[in-house]
Amino acid sequence: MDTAERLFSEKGFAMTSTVEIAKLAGCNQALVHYYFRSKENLFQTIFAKKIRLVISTFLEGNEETLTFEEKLEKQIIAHFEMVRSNPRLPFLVITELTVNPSRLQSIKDRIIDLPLSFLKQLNKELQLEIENGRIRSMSIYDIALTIVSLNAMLFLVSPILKSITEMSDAEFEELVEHRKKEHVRIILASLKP
Amino acid sequence: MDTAERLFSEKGFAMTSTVEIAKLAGCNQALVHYYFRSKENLFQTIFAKKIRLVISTFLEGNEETLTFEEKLEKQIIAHFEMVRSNPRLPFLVITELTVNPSRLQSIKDRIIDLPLSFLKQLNKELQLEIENGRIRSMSIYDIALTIVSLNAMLFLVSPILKSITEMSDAEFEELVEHRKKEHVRIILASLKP
DNA sequence: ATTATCTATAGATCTATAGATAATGC
DNA sequence: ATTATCTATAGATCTATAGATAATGC
Repeated sequence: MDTAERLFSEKGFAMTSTVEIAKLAGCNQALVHYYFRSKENLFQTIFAKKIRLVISTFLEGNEETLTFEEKLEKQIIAHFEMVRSNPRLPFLVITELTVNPSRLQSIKDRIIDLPLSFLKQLNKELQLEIENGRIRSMSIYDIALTIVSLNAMLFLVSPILKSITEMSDAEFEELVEHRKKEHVRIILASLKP
Repeated sequence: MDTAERLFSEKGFAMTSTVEIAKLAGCNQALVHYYFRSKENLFQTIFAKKIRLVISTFLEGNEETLTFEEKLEKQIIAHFEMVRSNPRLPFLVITELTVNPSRLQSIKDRIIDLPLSFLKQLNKELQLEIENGRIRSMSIYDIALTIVSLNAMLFLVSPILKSITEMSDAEFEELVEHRKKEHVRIILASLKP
């Protein structure tokens, strides 16, 4: 499963063969089918696990004593760190859900409710801030889209970025740290009325 | 070529077969190879054309009478509209350059100089603004990454977004218009010292 | 005469399964 | 007795090419 996850994430579903998975996992190609019945089933298993991981990191850490902006900053950083420790995840999600939208259906039905009600709750708090004139008029969905865009895209383009700039791993880590602060800054600044 | 471009953009290189391209283009599969020698060559031809398009839109429109912020706003909108009229382009670029980094090499050698020197020129203007205290300390590469992240990601997630929210095309167009203004707002707000 | 299009097919995958053999657990 | 692993292979692609035939341009 680890090997499959890596290969699917690196090269996508279609470009990865069960032959290759088996070879890198150090076993026979038939074994992959013995445990997972089909390549599609193996993929779905890995994918569902990953999606659950994404959702869970999004939901934790709701100390009530924090202001809206403090909460938001925590969420931005939590999401950033989640993507950082799963840097191939955005690629996997985007490519496979775009190419095969039917995969979305099974996820949608079961998993989407939780984060959606969480966003609704956050949106209530946001609208209160707006009424009190502390934040300009906007929706929590705008903020969520901005967070995901900035965080996910950094790791989506990172292979290309590394290749173009020929930066070292240390330099890339520095960039990542810098962008983390930058993303928080950008989003918090965008709230001002 | 139009058919191939559409299929490659929708399903990626690996998931698209020359059989399918031929069928949808209304010709024989052998013809695809008669004109393009190989599937890889067909892909590269399409890809190079697309990359040239991206670069060209980025470079035009440099009226000297504008302030830095006005120029920036123009660039954000120009990039946004380019992606909007090529909504599958981010997907194509990300997937194919990530999966097959060797493709990047040929582009890198020839095409990257132009936009890079353009960014350097813009960066000079930016540093002047920073020295005068009108903008907080930052690099043009930060701004460029933010612009590309916001604009490209909107269209990268749009198939998923449409499917989850079940919004109509008209509603999606409304969202796109809204986000365009939002992206300009977010980036300009992030400049403030 | 050259260019475009077709049919047919070689050769290389790739997924999935059948069936034999080895390893493990009770 | 059950579970894990292997070899071998069927059947379905898919890319690329060879070679025949049709269409076009001079």
